[in-house]
Amino acid sequence: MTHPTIEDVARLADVSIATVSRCLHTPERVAPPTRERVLAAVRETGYNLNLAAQSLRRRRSDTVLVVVPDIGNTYFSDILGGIERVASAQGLTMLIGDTRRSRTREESYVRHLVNGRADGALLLIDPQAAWFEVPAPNAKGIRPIVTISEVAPGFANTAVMIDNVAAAEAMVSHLIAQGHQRIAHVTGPSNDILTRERMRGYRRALATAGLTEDAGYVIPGDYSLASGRAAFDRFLAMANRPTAIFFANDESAMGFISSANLAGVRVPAEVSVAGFDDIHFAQSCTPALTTIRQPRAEMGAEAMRVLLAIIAGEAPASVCLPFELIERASTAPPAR
Amino acid sequence: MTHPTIEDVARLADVSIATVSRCLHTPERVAPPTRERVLAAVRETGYNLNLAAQSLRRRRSDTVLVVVPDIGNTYFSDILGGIERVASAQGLTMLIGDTRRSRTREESYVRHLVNGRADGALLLIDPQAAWFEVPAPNAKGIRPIVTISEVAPGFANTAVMIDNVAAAEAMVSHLIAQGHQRIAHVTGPSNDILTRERMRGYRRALATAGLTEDAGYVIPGDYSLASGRAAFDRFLAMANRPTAIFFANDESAMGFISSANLAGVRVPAEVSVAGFDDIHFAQSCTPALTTIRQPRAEMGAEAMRVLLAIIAGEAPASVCLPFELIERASTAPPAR
DNA sequence: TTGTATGCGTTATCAG
DNA sequence: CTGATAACGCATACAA
Repeated sequence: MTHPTIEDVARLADVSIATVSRCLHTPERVAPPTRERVLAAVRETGYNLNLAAQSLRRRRSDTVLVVVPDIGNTYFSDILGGIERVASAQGLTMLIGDTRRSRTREESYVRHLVNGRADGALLLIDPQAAWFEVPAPNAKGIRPIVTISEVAPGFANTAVMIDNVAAAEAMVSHLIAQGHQRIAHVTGPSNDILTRERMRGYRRALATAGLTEDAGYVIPGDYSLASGRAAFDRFLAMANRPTAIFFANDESAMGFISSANLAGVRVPAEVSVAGFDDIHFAQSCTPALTTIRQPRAEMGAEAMRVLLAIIAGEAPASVCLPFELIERASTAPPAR
Repeated sequence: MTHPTIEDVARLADVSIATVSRCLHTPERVAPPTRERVLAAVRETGYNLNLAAQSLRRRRSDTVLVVVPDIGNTYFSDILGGIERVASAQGLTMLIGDTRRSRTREESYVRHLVNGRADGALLLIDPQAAWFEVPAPNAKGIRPIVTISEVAPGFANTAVMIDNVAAAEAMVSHLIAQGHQRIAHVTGPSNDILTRERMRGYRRALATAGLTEDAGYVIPGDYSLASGRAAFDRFLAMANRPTAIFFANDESAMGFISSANLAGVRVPAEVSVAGFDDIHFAQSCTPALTTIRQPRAEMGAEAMRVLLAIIAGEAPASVCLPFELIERASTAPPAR
């Protein structure tokens, strides 16, 4: 038999389908002898629950939708790991949507949620589609959404994140404390929320220290290795070079360092470099990268917990996780 | 209304549910005026198809299950990107299972397949669970499985991969051609198929060149940065140091290079280093890493295509994709 | 403790 | 071109 159903099992065990169902879900409510018989029939037929039918009947899918902008990016996949951990511990499966930064594709995932394919969603993107255009978020019947890291202010009612402004400020303040006076910043892509927050932190640190932001010291980037390399070219061409550069993420910082090494510009002797994220390879570049560690797996896990809580009926609440400044070899007091 | 069904739409448009369904799937078979009316009703009610019901009725889920050992690993997530691309182009969604190398968790994903949650599976793991214990693979009603890269011989009937033996052999032969005579190899984890294949390629290249494998030149590793670092310590302690080392993957090679840089051992002047995979950061380490490029995204995409073909009724067939030797700065002829 | 019967929301068959 | 209606496989309220 290709696809035994609950009925086949019932027939074989000579019970009703109700009893079979009970054996599977509430075995304690069925008499041991019957139970044995049913279980044997299950084994013999090779029966498997049809999840579509179950989902239809139960009106829930035991699935969580996770939407990422780029699954190939280790920053996101680390978060996914954390999500998966707690999701699977709760018997939920994770449905991943990769938008590749296209709004159209994002919209197709909105449908998944609303189509009942998932019981809730975790967003690792800055929402462009109409995720929240639902009456009374988290009201009865509405599937809850939690955003991670990329929070458009006032958009998400529930989010888990770190304080990006404070983290950037901490890093730049640290550089200042080391004695740096001329500190540049390579940003993320211009439409990114995190870009804005980290830049704000950078400026706040400068302001607090009474430093002025030199012209040309805010260099546009896009988080990529290539943009870090481009930043190095800008750096080389500068008349009044900064003694330290704070990058909006590790990857671009690593691109810069790679170019610097190639060109014989010594880091940190000639220029200190700081990143943001503490990705896996930040520890293995030469010199090892000073950066801000985001607890990515924990952010994913926590977001999943929050989502579960909301599904269970609790009130939505945002949570802010601590970051950590990791000092490695790429930063040092400026030469004088 | 929290959850309008097809019936609500039908009532509003004053047609039967059959007509509504037709409007959604075969609009050309319904008279334009009726169609307009129905579509308007759909918009007004905010109707969304219930995928569980559809899946139950159609007996397919339009979902593909992808099983990975570690979603946080960029090697795998790059493949996922390729899969996602063609899957979504075909209207399939991707359900990701992360086994974290636990057999128990792997088994739970087998159930997904067999439970009808997915129409087929793509395996990025070396299968431990009973994936293939199904009568007549790919027979009618059996959900097809395609493995990527990690093929246990005789296990998979369908796989997409590169020729790991040939690739490893090519790399080691290249080192030999550069003039290296003493070449070590840092392996992957011992139970890994790829470990065995790459080691075989290493040995074959040595044999072809008439070189003997020096004692202690096969150093056990596990693909991690840490194991690369450990390999560096082994290297330092050697009386008769190799002039080149071929690593079973990039990450461990990068761990070695990182330690070497720290210790002041110059790469490639004192020792050439070659990796395998060409991960994203292989280009940005110092020196940039010579390696074998696997077309990861393309492997994922191709596997998805193969799976689709099988689902469509074609005969299963394995495909072997080309690799490429990428020469960068971490290898050079030995000093003499 | 077990069985009966209904409905979950769709699709598809078959008449009209 | 449109409408009834019968499954799809399961869970559960209600009866026995």
